[in-house]
Amino acid sequence: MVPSPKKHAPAIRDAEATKTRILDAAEEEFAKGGLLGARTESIAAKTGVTKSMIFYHFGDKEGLYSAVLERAVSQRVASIQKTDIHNIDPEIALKNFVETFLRDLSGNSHLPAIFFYEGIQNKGRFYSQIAITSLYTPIVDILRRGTEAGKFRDVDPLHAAVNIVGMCVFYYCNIDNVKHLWPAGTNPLSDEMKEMHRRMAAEQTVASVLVR
Amino acid sequence: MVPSPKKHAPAIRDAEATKTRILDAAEEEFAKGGLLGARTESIAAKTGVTKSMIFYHFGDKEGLYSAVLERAVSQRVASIQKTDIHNIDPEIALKNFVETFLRDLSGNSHLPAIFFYEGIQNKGRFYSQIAITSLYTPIVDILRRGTEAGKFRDVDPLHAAVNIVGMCVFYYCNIDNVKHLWPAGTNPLSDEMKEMHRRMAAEQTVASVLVR
DNA sequence: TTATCAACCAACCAGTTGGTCTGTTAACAT
DNA sequence: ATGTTAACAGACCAACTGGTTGGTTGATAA
Repeated sequence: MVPSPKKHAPAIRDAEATKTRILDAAEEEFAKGGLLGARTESIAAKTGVTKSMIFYHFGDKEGLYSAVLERAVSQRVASIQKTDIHNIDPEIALKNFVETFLRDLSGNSHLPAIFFYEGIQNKGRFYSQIAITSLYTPIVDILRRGTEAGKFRDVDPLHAAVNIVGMCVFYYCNIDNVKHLWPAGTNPLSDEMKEMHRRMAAEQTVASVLVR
Repeated sequence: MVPSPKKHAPAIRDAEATKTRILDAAEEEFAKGGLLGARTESIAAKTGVTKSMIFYHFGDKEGLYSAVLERAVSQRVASIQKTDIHNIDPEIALKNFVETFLRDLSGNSHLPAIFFYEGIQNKGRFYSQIAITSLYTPIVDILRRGTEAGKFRDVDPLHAAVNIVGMCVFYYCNIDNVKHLWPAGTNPLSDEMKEMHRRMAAEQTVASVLVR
């Protein structure tokens, strides 16, 4: 194939690098206020380039927003595809899925808020129907397998999947609501707390559907 | 310059009724966009009175927002106080709590979104520390009782409580995200679906902490 | 009847915000 | 070198939004 002219981060004018920096800043901003609450000026301020660059590279605010959403969804899909959830015991599969999920969130805790905002502010019109269902069907499949194998109770797999996701992400969506439950000075996003939450969520998730 | 005399709809003058109507409209609007995303004009439009009335009765946007939050919290607190969760079997108590909680949400599904917004947009500065913890401590207490009685596993009661609330409210916060999981035409807020969710959430909640 | 005031409205204002326009310069091909 | 173009900056604008002002009117008391 044609050898692409590779440029090595000249740092001064690098469209791809600039776009990535804008995307990163936008992700943070959209996670805080959604499409409605985010300020293009504020996003630009975090990147070091001017506001004009947002419109130059992404057209308009919604274009940037769509790009952020798309990247977020594909990151999740990629992680799911790498997770070992097939052809193994459903209980192990469910545990694997949840723990991988929460380890991902531990590294980027913006995603739950972004998805929440998209649903409640925009009624989900900015991502395709396929995108959102693809985030749930793996769990649904595991639950179906487990029920059929007699290892899980006869739960409704759709409702159960939604509830499980809720149990996993609520902590990250409501940090400032629930932080006062712990002693003052506790950092809810410290490694210890995140690990504790991951352990609890995984344990409760499995227990919530397992036969007794 | 004298403005021309105007005639308008024969409005009945009832300050309390007007305030309530503004509060109701505001609750809906704040649930959709939070303090940041809500538009005073939009709130006014829903009430039938002009925008000025918001500022006349509530001072400013934040005053109205505080009033909405306060009403929401006290509604929840009142409902919790009426729920039978003391001096009975912890498993029954937990089931009672969750089912009452979800029956309340079934009647007013705005609350989870409002609380979410308050946490993520305002870092919870608009309600007192007491207010928010009072919504969680009942569950925490039930979990502690159950663990001590040997009926529940040795779960961390704080994390478990947060996860349980998450499992209960996620559905209502993400209707437009998860609705595509069900066949087209399914109404996620129909009585049947809400009842199904309530049954599943209550069952999973109890199972998530019960000894096996 | 009439005086008073709380409850209301329409018009307006100033600050904010998404988006545009014009110009500039780094990078690269020739 | 030099022309071309993609990648930027900065000034500007029109629309929107929270909030104000001045005027109007229904209810209530005397």
